[in-house]
Amino acid sequence: MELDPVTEAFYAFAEALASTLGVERGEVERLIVKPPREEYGDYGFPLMRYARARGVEPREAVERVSETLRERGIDWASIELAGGFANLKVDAARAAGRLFKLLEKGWIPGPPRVEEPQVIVVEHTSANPIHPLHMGHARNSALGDALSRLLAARGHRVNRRFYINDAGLQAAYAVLGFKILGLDPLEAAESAGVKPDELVGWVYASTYTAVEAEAAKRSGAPREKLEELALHLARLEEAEPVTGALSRILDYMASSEDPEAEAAKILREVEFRVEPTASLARRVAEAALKGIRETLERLGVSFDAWDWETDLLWSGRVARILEEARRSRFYTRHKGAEALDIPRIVRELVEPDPEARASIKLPRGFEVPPLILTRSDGTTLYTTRDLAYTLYKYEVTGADRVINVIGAEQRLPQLQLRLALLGLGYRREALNLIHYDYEMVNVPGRRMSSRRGIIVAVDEILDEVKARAVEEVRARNPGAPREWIEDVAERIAVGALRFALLRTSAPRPITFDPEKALDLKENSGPYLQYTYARTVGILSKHGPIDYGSADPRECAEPPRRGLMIEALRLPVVAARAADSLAPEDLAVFLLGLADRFNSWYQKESVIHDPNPASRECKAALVELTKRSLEAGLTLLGIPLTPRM
RNA sequence: GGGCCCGUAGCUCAGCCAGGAUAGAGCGCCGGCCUUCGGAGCCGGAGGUCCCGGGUUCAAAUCCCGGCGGGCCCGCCA
Repeated sequence: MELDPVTEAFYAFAEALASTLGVERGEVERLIVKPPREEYGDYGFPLMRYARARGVEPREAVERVSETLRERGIDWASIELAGGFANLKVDAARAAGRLFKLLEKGWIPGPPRVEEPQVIVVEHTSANPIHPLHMGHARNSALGDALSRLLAARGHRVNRRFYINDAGLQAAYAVLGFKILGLDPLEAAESAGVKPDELVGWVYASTYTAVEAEAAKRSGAPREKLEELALHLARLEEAEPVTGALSRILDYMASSEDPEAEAAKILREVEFRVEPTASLARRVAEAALKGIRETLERLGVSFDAWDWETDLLWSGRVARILEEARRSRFYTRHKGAEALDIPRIVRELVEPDPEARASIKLPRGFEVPPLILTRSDGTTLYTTRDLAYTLYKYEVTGADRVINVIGAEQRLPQLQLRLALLGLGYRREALNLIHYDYEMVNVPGRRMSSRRGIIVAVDEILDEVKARAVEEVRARNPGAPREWIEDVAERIAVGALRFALLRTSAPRPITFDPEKALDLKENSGPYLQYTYARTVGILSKHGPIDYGSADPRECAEPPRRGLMIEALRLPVVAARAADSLAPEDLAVFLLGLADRFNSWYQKESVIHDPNPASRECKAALVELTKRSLEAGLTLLGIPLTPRM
């Protein structure tokens, strides 16, 4: 990929510093910052930190770096020493000349490709196929998809996978419900006129709550507990998609010998593929998945593969890893159950291995508990199956790295998973497995509990934001066709949601206030979409840019220069966001770029400028901004619209 | 009880990992632009004990130790 002059200068600067100081290039690249004030330069490196330690005179280092740049033919950038920093300063006029040629050729900004591309699996979303996607999943999808896009743009071969957890206890409750009701999930959803994932979600919550209520009644639970459950059941009955469904489930539980054992029985039958339960389980998961896929499609999130947990069981892969575990020297019994001795793995394999210690962050003063492999009835646990799944992901893709986008609440099992892999001799797989964890999404005033059927659905939020966007778009485009308004409003809703979920770094919890998401103001996805639409509008009024008459020197004027340099930071920002798995860095950068463009545009007229030398130069800057925003937003999975 | 994560302006968040250049944005608030190359915009202003206390350092929002507050986890759930 061809580099713009600013990015080319950045990498040459980094390389020159690295060789001059004898520091690894990656380290230098990481430490280069945008100076706090524009006068200092366009990129700065804290030289004094190294100059002293390496015994290199700062002045001499700057001299050598400048020399290297000249040798490489980069005559549009210079280095200055100031405040202990080596600052790279781009000559805007010369850089603009080179930039115009690129723009004319149709060049699109983007992160430079890495020299050694990897095969990277990104497993994300992987929602239990028993209810619609909720806001937590939306964050997972937004992160997983943005990471995938960034890594792919960086030149890696990315494989996006959705893991269908259809063999767990939660899924068993949904299956149990459908078995009691004698309904085919998809047919029932269709005839009830509800989205299939909603129907499955209702059946799951009702069955789960009914079991709990019956068990509570029999065990003589306190009155408050019974009342609370009765309240939940009343609410579920009100939302009943199939008439009489709840009372049928309740009656069944009332006459069951042991309600709590019912789901366990289903679980067993699914795991060991006992018909007809196994087939019903598939149909339940497929129905839920149909709804989930629709939501994902709305969000613009796609996958390369959908992996069934039951396939891992039924193909014998889980049994195989279980056998390996049993033969392992770390095999043990924990409270009577089959387990892997994680504390011993830590002592024998992690502590003496510096690389493993660095890769696997162990909590201090806390012993990671043994990993239980099977229940006493012989069925496996989630992490046991995930062991098989992780190896499967490596095996079918030849992956160098596997990234699991999974909520922070699963840190402990994900840590156990990596340690277990290490114990079973899969060191490479363990050390290259990344748990990309993120905190929850809180919605004010709404407590979520999918077990009670109380969820804040992605569809619901999207519809809410879209309804508001429809009004806004209609008001601004009187007489526009209805379908066009709908389409634009949908893009705005998706953009608003995805941006809100990406701009905060993953380890911080998000409070998602639908009221504020509806407020399509600055610092939002729609603000970026609006700025993009603005560039498109200006350019279409201006017509084709005549690069021949544009004077590059006109781009050296302070406000124009700043905009140009800023827009040309995109490649480096995107590369860093990809390498450090931090899409929020790109999101924050795009806001700054939009601010800068809007601010500049307020001051200078583009199409009314009578002087072609400056007019075409300014039009080129609008074109550059448009392409940078387009590239950046696309990397984040935020849809664009030329008009809104 | 223990572990992990978070704590920066009234609110939402950058900066922290890899210590250094006057701590930054946006929202909200106050005052302007109101002759729209797209006002979902622009300009200006007020607003900060960087949770607290120690320590390391020439230099700490950033590193270390001890607290405080919030969230999550410590299940034969996931």
